[in-house]
Amino acid sequence: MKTDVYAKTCPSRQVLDRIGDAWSVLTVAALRDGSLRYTELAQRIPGVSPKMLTQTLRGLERDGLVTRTVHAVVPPRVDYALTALGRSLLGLCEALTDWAETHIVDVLDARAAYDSRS
Amino acid sequence: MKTDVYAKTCPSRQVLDRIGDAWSVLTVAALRDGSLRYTELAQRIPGVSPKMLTQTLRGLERDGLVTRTVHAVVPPRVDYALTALGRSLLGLCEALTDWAETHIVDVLDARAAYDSRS
DNA sequence: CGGCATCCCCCGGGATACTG
DNA sequence: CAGTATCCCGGGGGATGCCG
Repeated sequence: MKTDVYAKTCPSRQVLDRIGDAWSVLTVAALRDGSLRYTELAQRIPGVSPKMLTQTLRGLERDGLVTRTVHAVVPPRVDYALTALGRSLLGLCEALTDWAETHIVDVLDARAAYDSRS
Repeated sequence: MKTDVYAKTCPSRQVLDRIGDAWSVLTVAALRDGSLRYTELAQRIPGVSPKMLTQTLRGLERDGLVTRTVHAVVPPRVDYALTALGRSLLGLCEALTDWAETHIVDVLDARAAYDSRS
């Protein structure tokens, strides 16, 4: 049972598959201040490979979270920007990072305590 | 460069590793109404294997999000419950599911449009 | 009941090289 | 510049079996 029926029908699960992807979140966060080109995105998301960046952008585009605008010029220019839907998700991403900044210390403390205990 | 320095030092990334895990979110959500036993959790999270449930619970315990209480009785009884930290994360999980329920239709529409186009 | 250990398979995703 | 194509490896995670 690799693809559980319940998991697929659960809306939260659908979103988790998107939100859960770190690259997606980082990409959405990178577009918070406006549209960016492919290369600009690559620079703002350290560690991402071209493959994953493209793959992530396609997924976000497919889900209606970002727009992909191709300019017919040489050299080629492609701009990526958040849609209204993407911006609503951006709020969640910020809530996530807020929680992180607020509680990461507690988590790290808990980890240290747990590791030293066992 | 398998373990990128920037990624590891970024707090949001630390949290994403936890939040990003679907099993973690589902587990936290399952504990929203109070403590549950191992088997009860397994029942409330369809599709999760014993291995992943244990692994997830250990991770959540290590991060100080859940408590693990062993009762010295036969048959053995182990209760899991959210900590204060875990409950603060629960708020985020609910925000996630709220977003999901609100916008999943838009996402599915966008997907259908994208797929029929290409 | 509540695990841990082991085996094993699959694929996510990094590295590299090439193209319109 | 903005990708695609190919190769390849590590580990995530399911299935199974054994313990306290």
